[in-house]
Amino acid sequence: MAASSTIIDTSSMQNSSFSFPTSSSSFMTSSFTDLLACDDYPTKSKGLGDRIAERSGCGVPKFKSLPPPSLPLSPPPFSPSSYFAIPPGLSPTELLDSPVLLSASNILPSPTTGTFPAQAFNWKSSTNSRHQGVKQEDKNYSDFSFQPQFASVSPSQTNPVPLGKQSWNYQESRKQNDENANGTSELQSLKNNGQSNQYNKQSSRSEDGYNWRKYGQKQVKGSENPRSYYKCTFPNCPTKKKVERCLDGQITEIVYKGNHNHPKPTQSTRRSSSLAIQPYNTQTNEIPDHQSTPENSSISFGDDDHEKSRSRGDDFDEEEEPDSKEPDPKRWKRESESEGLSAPGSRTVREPRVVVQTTSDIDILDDGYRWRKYGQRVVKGDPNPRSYYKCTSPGCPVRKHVERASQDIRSVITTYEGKHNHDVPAARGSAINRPVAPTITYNNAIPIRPSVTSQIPLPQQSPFTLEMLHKPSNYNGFSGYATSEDSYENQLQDNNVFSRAKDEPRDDMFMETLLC
DNA sequence: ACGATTTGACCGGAG
DNA sequence: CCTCCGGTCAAATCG
Repeated sequence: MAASSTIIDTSSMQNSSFSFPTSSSSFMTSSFTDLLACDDYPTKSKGLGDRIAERSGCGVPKFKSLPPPSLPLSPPPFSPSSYFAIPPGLSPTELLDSPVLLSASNILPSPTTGTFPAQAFNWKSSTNSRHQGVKQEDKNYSDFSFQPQFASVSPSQTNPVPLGKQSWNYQESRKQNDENANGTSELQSLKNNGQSNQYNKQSSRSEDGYNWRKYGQKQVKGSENPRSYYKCTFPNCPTKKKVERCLDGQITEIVYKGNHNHPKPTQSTRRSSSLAIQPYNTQTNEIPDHQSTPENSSISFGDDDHEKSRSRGDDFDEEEEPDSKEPDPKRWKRESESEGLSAPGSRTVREPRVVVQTTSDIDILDDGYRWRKYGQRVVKGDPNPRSYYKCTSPGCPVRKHVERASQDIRSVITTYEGKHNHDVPAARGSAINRPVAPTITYNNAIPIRPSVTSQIPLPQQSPFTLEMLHKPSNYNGFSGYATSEDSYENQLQDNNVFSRAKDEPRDDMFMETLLC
């Protein structure tokens, strides 16, 4: 996994927008929400989720995305330095001086969403160098925020996915309402926003932009929630996901396995124009300039021919699953939990995947909503700091916190609490509103009720170290891009304690409840 | 008629 | 070797 994955600090994303000076420097984004938008989400409740579940009777929706282990690159030992790559055209020095931290791979389509980086890329270091008891490395990657985005997303588009597929995704997800029961309201809202129905004909595509076929469902022990199994319908694509949902239809957890070996299907009914044609050279990792442009974000990958020509399914399958035909069921879980930590020799050679994986991480992190960080702290039992965010929409009670997955240091777990009482905000990067590269990419609304947990694999490789970015001096340098909220956030982090948001008197209470 | 979903049976790794 | 259980298969069913 070449990528640089990181924990995306949504608040920072939102507030601090940073764009690369060069047009090609746009980085995209994709979304955590995208994932959420997927039809399914698993249900394992853990930690807070468990507590919530206990209280509510319904498992707290969690969104766990474990983007596939399919990265070919051999993951170096867990090191911060391996998490980031310097984006093309950007020197390490620049990175240090700016809030940008990227990997060429970031420009590639997201593994899970298939979205391409757009123009802007936001990131912010939310790290608190003062965290005690936290390993430096852990801090580095866990605190680092990275937020790519699509530059030209229309205001009406709430989904951060690449242009042209956003509305589609929502439409689709609605179609699969049975899977996304919990996303009904948001989806409806989107629909009301005037999203066209032009994509209705496409079936089985979930909000994550990919088409999935359900191939099984079963009741897993220890959970009342049924688990559904899905496979990407793209030929030879090894990607699978499993989703758990409450009895009432609320998705409680979703776990992805495997990387898509193809671009995300375009939402456009017109197959063709595609970026798919040459998204990137997987062998060289070259990234076409056009891909990083907003215009390209609308490019579709639907062309079958392209898909076929591009399809590396076999290769991926083989790498991913020795027994390509059908991965070991149990392996799925094992890989999810440890993938990336060990680098199978067979995976050390394929860089292309790395790219994909990287974007995927981003996807998962971006849920499409706007968040303000209001606290951070190290929770007992977990050396990694947990970031707490609150939805910035007035009156919206939704909060979330992000923490590193204990079972996979490369992953982060985002737990949501509450239900958004509003639609997913329009993509910030909307070209209309912001000629300049947008800072944030919004994904589909998360129809989550209680909470959603997402586990995102952290980047395994990169020429860059987060540590560099974490240095106060570096961070300050970035501050120039940051907004007032960012400053606030910084303050919170500096204090390494939960701070109450200026306008959020209840945060303390919330935190107390959460932490006690 | 066709594609997607459902669902009970089966497979196979783990203990 | 047996049992458990997660994951997958595939026929039946649905839309």
